[in-house]
Amino acid sequence: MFLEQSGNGIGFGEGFKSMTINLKQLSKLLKLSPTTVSRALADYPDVSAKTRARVKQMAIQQGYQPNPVARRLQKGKTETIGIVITPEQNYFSDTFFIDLLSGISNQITRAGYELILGVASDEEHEMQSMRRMVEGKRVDGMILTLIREQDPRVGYLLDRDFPFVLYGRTRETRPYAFVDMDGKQAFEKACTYLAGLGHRRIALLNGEPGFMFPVGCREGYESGLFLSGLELDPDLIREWKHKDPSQSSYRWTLELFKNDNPPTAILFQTEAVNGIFKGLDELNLQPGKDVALIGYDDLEIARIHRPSLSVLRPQAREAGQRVVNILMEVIKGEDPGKFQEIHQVEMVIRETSLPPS
Amino acid sequence: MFLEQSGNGIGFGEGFKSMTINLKQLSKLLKLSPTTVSRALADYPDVSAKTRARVKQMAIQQGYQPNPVARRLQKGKTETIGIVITPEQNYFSDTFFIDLLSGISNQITRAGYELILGVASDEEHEMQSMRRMVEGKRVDGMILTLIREQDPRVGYLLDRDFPFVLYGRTRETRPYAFVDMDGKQAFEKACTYLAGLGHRRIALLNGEPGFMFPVGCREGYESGLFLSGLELDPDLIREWKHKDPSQSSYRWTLELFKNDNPPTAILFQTEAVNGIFKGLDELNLQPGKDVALIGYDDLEIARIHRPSLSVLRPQAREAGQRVVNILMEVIKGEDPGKFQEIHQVEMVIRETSLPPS
DNA sequence: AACTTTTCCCAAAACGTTTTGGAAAAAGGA
DNA sequence: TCCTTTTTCCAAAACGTTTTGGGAAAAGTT
Repeated sequence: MFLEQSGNGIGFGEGFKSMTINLKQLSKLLKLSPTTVSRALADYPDVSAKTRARVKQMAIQQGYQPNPVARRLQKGKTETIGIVITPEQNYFSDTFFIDLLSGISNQITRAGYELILGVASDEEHEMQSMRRMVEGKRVDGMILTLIREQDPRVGYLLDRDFPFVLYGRTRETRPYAFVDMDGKQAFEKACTYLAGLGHRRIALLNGEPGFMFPVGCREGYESGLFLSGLELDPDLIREWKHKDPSQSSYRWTLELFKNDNPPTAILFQTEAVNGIFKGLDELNLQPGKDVALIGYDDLEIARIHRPSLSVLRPQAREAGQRVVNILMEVIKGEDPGKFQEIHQVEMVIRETSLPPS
Repeated sequence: MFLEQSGNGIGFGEGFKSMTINLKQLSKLLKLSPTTVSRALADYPDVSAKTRARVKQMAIQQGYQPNPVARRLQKGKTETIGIVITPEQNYFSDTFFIDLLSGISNQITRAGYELILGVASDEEHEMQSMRRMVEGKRVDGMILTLIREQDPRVGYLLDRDFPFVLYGRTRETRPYAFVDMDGKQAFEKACTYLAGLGHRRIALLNGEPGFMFPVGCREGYESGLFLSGLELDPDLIREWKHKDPSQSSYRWTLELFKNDNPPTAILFQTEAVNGIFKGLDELNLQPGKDVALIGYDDLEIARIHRPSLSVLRPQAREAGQRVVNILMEVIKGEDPGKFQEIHQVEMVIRETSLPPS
């Protein structure tokens, strides 16, 4: 018994394409209209339970998957989210950024969407890459990371009312959606903890200005000092360079200890830890023993180093998932101002946060 | 003077969508058919130079960009390339992987294509994510990285004749396209260089088996020893663990020096350098002075460490660009077997490659 | 002038879905 | 039995391009 194949039937030897079946072919196989098959698969109530079951079974058997491009055209959506990263982002080195991305990617896939990635070499290309996505109708929404204090991307997207969510925050008065880590609370917690151990000279080796994340860290540091009744000493605050985290933090570490009254503890982003270790080593100071250390971000080096590094640990994966869930709501038309989440950061006490010796 | 707006003309106050113009509207503005406009923009010869110019000017003025989704449907292409990464990939930490990705992304953009990214937590999800892209008709081609010796992804794609390019190689007899770094030649070069300085006991701290890249490193190491007239001593070969590069390399470093006749030089992947430094420090051996070191990959730590680390430096960005160019050819229908590139790796001599003391 | 060729344009079809707006058949109500 | 409601299906339109297959006008050729 032969099955007659129409012109666009399932041919032979046409390579990859021949393995795929489309809606028309499937409906022909079922002796139903494409309409009904489409509606059956989408669980519309106006198709009987019996045919719905029959359709679904056949769809599975034939390995039918609706062509996403055709669906997007009809639906007027790209079902796609964009993100642009820059090499600078490697200050997220190690597991942190990949965890964030992992949460983002998984949630996007779960929604049946796609994540498209741009890699920009600098700030200008970053904007350019985003504009291509937005103005080229290539995405329904954008995710922004590594936010600057003055971030032109945010204004651009707000101006054209395009859906987006920030991982982080910026200085912008109009409402927008974001997920951020509570860097302030984290550094406050770490600072009061160290003060509680008896430390009186606590230094801050912060990320460089321009980006938003060091702002919260500094606020938390100052608030922590205040809560512990400690004076703020500007000599104990230094900023490492983005382009060169290890080298700059190494130099600033040496600098910090030229002080007549040097610190007994340092707060910093874990990114800068190599430079700090190097500096302390050169000064013959033992990390954890002579100087207490707490880093922000639980990178691999923090766990494997001896002594292991006490850290503040943001939950990157969860944050990534939230970013996507929120973006989906914003795309649906929800008010972005409703979605402003600040996530708590856990403190992990390991071996470098002892009382002063 | 008013411009009459048809039903699908450019409306007001409809949010983002209103800022965009489509082919039909543009053709109406020009008093031409959509056909002619489309062909004018695509530089078909059957439209006069004069109207072509007129169309192009108006297109620019109106900021017209063809809707990519509609074009993809008509062309039967997704204009999209897929890549799936895993957290394990952070062994590429630092600049290396982002450089590769940067080369890939830029070249894809230049071709007017899109890069879609999947992040998989393990080997199973990696396959799953790729199948979604391939069988779901979401991409025209795949890029594979972090290749294993036996890599099911390659067989899968070959079986269904789906276009792909590897960054790396695998054990597979059927022809396929790849771009790989000449790890063998690199390690051979480093090994003979050290031997030329007088080193007679050269150790190899290699990546763990299963992945393909340590294979070439080992071959180059053995070949380098042979060319230098040195005996291969299995006691001088160790393998660090992927999941835990620093910790495992730290332990193996200590192990290497329990030898009656310890090494005076070590070859390794720079990824493992932290563990090695830690181990040498514990043994009171000075890197570069007591033990010569050459790492594979020029990570930031290699440049900033004092003494700075001599390295083998692969050109990641260029490789990424080549991967994309080749993939485009394969998508066009070219024979993948024609595209098998092995790129040379540069050796950068810094401070850790001195003669034995 | 009559024919052929070239130039320039366009209507219609196609890509593979989903949505719209019914319509036929079955079931329910009097 | 006749009318109304519900159930179940489907033809046609639409999404925004590009490609197909001409066709009319202009330019050459004899």
